[in-house]
Amino acid sequence: MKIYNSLTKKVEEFVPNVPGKVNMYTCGPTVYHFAHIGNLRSYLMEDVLEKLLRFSGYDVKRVMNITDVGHLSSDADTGEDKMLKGAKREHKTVMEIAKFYTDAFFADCAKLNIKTPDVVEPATNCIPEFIHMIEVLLEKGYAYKAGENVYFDTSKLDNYYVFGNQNEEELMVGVRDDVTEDENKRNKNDFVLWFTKSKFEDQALKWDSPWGVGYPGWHIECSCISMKHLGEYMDIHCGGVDNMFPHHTNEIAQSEAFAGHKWCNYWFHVHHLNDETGKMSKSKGEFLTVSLLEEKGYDPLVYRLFTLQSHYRKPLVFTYDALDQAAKTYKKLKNKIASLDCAGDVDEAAGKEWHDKFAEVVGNDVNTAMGLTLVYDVLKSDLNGATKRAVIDDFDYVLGLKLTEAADGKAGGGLGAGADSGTFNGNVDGIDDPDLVAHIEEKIAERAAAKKEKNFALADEIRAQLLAEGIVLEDTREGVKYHKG
RNA sequence: GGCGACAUAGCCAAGUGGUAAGGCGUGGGUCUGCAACACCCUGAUCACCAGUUCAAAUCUGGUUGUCGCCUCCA
Repeated sequence: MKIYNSLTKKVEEFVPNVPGKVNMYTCGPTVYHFAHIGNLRSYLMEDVLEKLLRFSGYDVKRVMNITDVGHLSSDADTGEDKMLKGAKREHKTVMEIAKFYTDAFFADCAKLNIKTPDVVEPATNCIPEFIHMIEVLLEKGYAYKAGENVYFDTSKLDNYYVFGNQNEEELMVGVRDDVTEDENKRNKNDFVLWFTKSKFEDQALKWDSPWGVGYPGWHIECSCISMKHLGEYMDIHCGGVDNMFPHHTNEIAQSEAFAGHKWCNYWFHVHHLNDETGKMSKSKGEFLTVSLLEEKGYDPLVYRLFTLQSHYRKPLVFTYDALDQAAKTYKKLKNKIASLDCAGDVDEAAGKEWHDKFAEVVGNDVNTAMGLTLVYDVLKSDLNGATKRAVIDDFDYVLGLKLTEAADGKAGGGLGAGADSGTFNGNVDGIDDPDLVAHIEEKIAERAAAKKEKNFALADEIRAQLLAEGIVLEDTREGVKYHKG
């Protein structure tokens, strides 16, 4: 398996520290607001990466943090904690906000068929770990106290700018005008490990520490949480490109200063989802959430397909037009798979061949677009229906598009209805109200009679009538099908 | 100003030295009372310039454009 490594800027053969095992870490959300679909693009691609590794036979352990404290809009005194801001906005406590948006985040992930990582750890659970790491950094001389805060001293590092050949003089500090510099810092890029200065009278989250009552900085969280669960050697660290600097850069600085050796071998960065004006953000333009897409009638998995058609290292421009295309593709693909004649036995040997092919092709730096093409290749191959279905089902473990499930099986959970809906009467849209079904069947019968008498006006009228009730009729070779409009 | 990514048909895109995959749409057709579905057919010399090579979308150098980061951001 090959993967692009931001550290070396090259596609490299992936070699884990321990053969067969992968330690993976993902920077989780700051739970002060809903995630928009741009945020979710990262989690989506990371989900594919994780599943692809498992698909390829690796034993994966994946950890994600939840940032529920310490994420400031700036390190300076004017910086405000995002969580506090969110709480203030909604007149709730910080913990209430954190719980609400954490749940909302995972609900969105579930809709997009994103697997929850093996370990999910809120930052507020790990205060002792943060304190310990900061103590060690102070002992080793990588940190200093100034003002009433503890800072990391970036000048103690030989190579701070690991992701680029920048030098400090050329960097412009405070490019954004709402950023002001903290005068306690010895170097421009030093960052806070622990705050004790009570910036905010109403700071709800604070803990005792050797340096006084306060709270942790943002970057220390990821270093500690990952080490807590994955140890001092990590294989893959994921995140959005915009976190390369300063967040990931600072994580590496702290972690390697603490551990005294290289920490993480591969850095996987997902590029942005843009709208037509540029980067999508929570503070500008339409706030696109999964729920909003649902309200507009899109299956969230259509968005998943949309992102899989592209490559994770390419900026992707979101437009409703493009999403409509994806919706059509999705519908047609599922129809095609649903109409497969699955009689016969699965050809296991062929299945294995396709499995390996998929692992190789998609394993080339997570080439999801090519993975999708393989689905079409399988469909066009001369395998029997049962094998095609089995192979696609196998691929779908990684793609996560529920390709072989009956279309739109929203309630398909575990309510105990029979399996195989949609194979006989063409009712594939989860219309499960028996009265409604009876009503529709009756109308279809009436219309069939009208058609037989060549009374097309009446037939069309019946169809229009059902359409007004939100039911679309389609005459197919297999009989009349209906679904929600 | 510094650093980085990207640039293939109307759109999404594959392609990592040997004469441009796939999907959506468009147009034409088959089917059909009509519509929808399905099926068949239909399109680009790869931002530009120069170089390396028998051979380049693929390598090198340069130019242009778009986007991102430079302490809110996935």
